[in-house]
Amino acid sequence: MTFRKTLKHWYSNNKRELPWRQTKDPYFIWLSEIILQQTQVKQGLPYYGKFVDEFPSVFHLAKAEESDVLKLWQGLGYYSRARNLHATAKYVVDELNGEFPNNYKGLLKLKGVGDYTASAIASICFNQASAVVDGNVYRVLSRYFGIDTPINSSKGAKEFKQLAQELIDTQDPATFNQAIMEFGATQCKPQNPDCAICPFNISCIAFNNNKVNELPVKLKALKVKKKYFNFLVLISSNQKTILEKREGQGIWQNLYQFPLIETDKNMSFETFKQFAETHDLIKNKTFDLSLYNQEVIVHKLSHQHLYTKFWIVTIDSPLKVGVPLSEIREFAVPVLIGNFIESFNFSSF
DNA sequence: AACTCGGGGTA
DNA sequence: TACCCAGAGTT
Repeated sequence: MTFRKTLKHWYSNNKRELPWRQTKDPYFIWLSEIILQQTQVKQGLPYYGKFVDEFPSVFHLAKAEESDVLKLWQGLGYYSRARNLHATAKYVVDELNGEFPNNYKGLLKLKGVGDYTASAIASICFNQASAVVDGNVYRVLSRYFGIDTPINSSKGAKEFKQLAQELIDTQDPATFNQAIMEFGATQCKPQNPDCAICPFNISCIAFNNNKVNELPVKLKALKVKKKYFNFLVLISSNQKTILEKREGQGIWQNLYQFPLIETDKNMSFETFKQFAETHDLIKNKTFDLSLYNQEVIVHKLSHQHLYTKFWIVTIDSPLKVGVPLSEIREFAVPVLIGNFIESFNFSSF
């Protein structure tokens, strides 16, 4: 049996029922694909439901404020996806009359849509035979064909894309693309794939050479940087605090946080107190300082570890500007901040 | 080609 | 710990 046929047969017997498999509407397929970039189905599923409910069409999404889109995206990570999602919705409505491009080349022009996502939408919605190559496809192909080219190299990207393109079922590219990803996600898993019951185990090169655990090959990443984050949680006599929008480059763009003092090493109570006395928001005011978390909180991102302290600064005077403590949950914040807000008892002030 | 961008899950 | 996830954009 051919690779194509075996795969198709496996898929018809093993595919999961997922909400975005009930439609070929490019809006819903696009939405699901953006959510699922570098995100497991289990994690993305509830977000897909929230977005479909809140924004049932591209017109609804285009009309929204970016802050509301980010709030709904809160916790999912890679927030540029949310910003690009919103920008693309506006573009599709304003420039394309609400109609998504109906081919790979046109889709590729959309912000946040790269080779993978353009291929996924083109095949699923428009029956175009453009092969998807995601993490699942790299794993399946590298094992089945015994290819040890690093998947995160430009050579590897080209090689695997070409191979997938040769294999794709041109009569039913939508099913082929989804099947190979589903197979990688639930059967040909990164760890402990159940090769004993795999329909490909007779011809799989990795299995027959006992190299399943060595493939795919991936060049190792650089080591993570350490950063020391000190958040200034101000609480005024009129129950307000300060939240700032993160602007410019870097993580968490356009999300909110407490005023941040970043240092190159751990900050002691005394050092922070001296610092606070000269801080624009506090100086010349009577304040009381306490450290919320006695143990430093380590928040781990892909390329950084954030060693975090939340400093509670209560001041006797009222604050004119700022956010009422009762409204603090309306802002889109990173998980690090969100966890603090959920655990800190603001209502006691 | 190298870097950056999150957060959750698994072994 | 280390690695992975229905990758994309920037430099």
